[in-house]
Amino acid sequence: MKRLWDVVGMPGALKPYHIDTLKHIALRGGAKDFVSMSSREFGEALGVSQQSASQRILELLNEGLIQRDLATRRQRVKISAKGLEALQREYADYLRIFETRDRMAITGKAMSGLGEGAFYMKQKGYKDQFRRKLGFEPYEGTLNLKVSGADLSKLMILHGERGTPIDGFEAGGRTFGGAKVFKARLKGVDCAVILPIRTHHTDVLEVISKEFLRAKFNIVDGDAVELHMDL
Amino acid sequence: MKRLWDVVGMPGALKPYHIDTLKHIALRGGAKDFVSMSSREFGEALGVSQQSASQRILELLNEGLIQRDLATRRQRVKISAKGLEALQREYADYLRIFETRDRMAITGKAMSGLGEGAFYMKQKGYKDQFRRKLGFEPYEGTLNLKVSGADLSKLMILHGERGTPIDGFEAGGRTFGGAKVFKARLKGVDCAVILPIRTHHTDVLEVISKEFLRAKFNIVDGDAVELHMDL
DNA sequence: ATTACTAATCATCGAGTAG
DNA sequence: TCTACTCGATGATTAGTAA
Repeated sequence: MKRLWDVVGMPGALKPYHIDTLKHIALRGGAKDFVSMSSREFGEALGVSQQSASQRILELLNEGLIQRDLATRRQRVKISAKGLEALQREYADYLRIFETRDRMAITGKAMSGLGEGAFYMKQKGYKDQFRRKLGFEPYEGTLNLKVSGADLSKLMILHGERGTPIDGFEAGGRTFGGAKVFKARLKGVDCAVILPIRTHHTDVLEVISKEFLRAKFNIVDGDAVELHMDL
Repeated sequence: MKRLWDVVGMPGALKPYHIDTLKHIALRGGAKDFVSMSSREFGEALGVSQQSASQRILELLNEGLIQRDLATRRQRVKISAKGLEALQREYADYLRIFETRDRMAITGKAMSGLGEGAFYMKQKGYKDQFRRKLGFEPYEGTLNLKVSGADLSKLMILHGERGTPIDGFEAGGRTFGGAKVFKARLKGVDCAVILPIRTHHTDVLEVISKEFLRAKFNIVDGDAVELHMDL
């Protein structure tokens, strides 16, 4: 009989011991660079045999969670982007457990979008809901913040929170998906973060406000902007 | 053949899937209160069957990591002090991975010790090392800070860091154990945190400084004090 | 010294089912 | 319904060993 793990597939939900292995690699610095680790020594750190450590490395490789350099005698291992993402998800869980606050600060770098934000903001189906649920009608356009580093985990917390739901709708023959918003403040100005429900992995935060934030604060691409959100 | 896990014993180092189970309980609020969870529903959240979820609950119970109230139909579960400690250790690992800074702020409440601090500070074997390695000779007495909440994890990071080693020695027929110190600042004043190597679990931080900090800043028991440490 | 294969062992899992 | 038992199947770990 197949296990639920296999059946469900659970994208990104690795087995606990894989996460644990990944974590130990990260603790040795494997999140940033290749770190040299023999399977024996690594096994000791993990509390398993040399053979198991070797096997786990192979499994992580197959899952694409790490890269390996086996040119020299001692293998050198580095956590891949996918692996780092898995660790950040895990970290986000612990943040939710221990840093339970109703507010959260997150920092991102301003960046130009492709104008899709403005397109969506123009839709009546969204505008009405924003007015009703946020108490303001947003400026037509969004401020995109690119989040990186440890703050990515905070973004993942957001994905796990309920927020204020924005219903999807149909208009002009196409479907507009649901989303959730979180009230926030940017330099004291009321605004909101909007997250699509069908959440493709992204490291970009879309901020809406009734004011044209870029102009008001003279924000140019690359500027670091701090956002204070309500959960 | 016994597994390394069993042989080593690894106090507090639980199997990864136990930690994972504990984490899911915490995410449901089980860190603070009893939370009601059927084994079926919990199994779904974990990605395992009802039977496995039930079994895991039993295992956590046997390990003393959770408490359970089985009076009603649906069991109610709460994470024990031991379980919470395990989770905090895990959280501390992720903090070390993602919050890699060379400085760290930690907040504790001032509390009275039993005067042992002063006794140790009087020992020449320690005093000489402090003068040499910290650049100051400490005031005879320590400021004890009781750490709680999320900051406990930061304390665990300290335990994992190397710091500046202080060697143990013998004097007057008894043994004085080794320790490690971290340079720090308390309201701008240079000081240091001292951690015994043979580290009994504790939530108290001992701060030494060349000045009498309590008097200088008029610190009374219960005051919250913020400390900035170098790692 | 490495890494990793194979075979045997053991832990974990889910199905069936009892209480 | 619920929790939790037994047990056969599956998965993970180890020792031995090859390369």
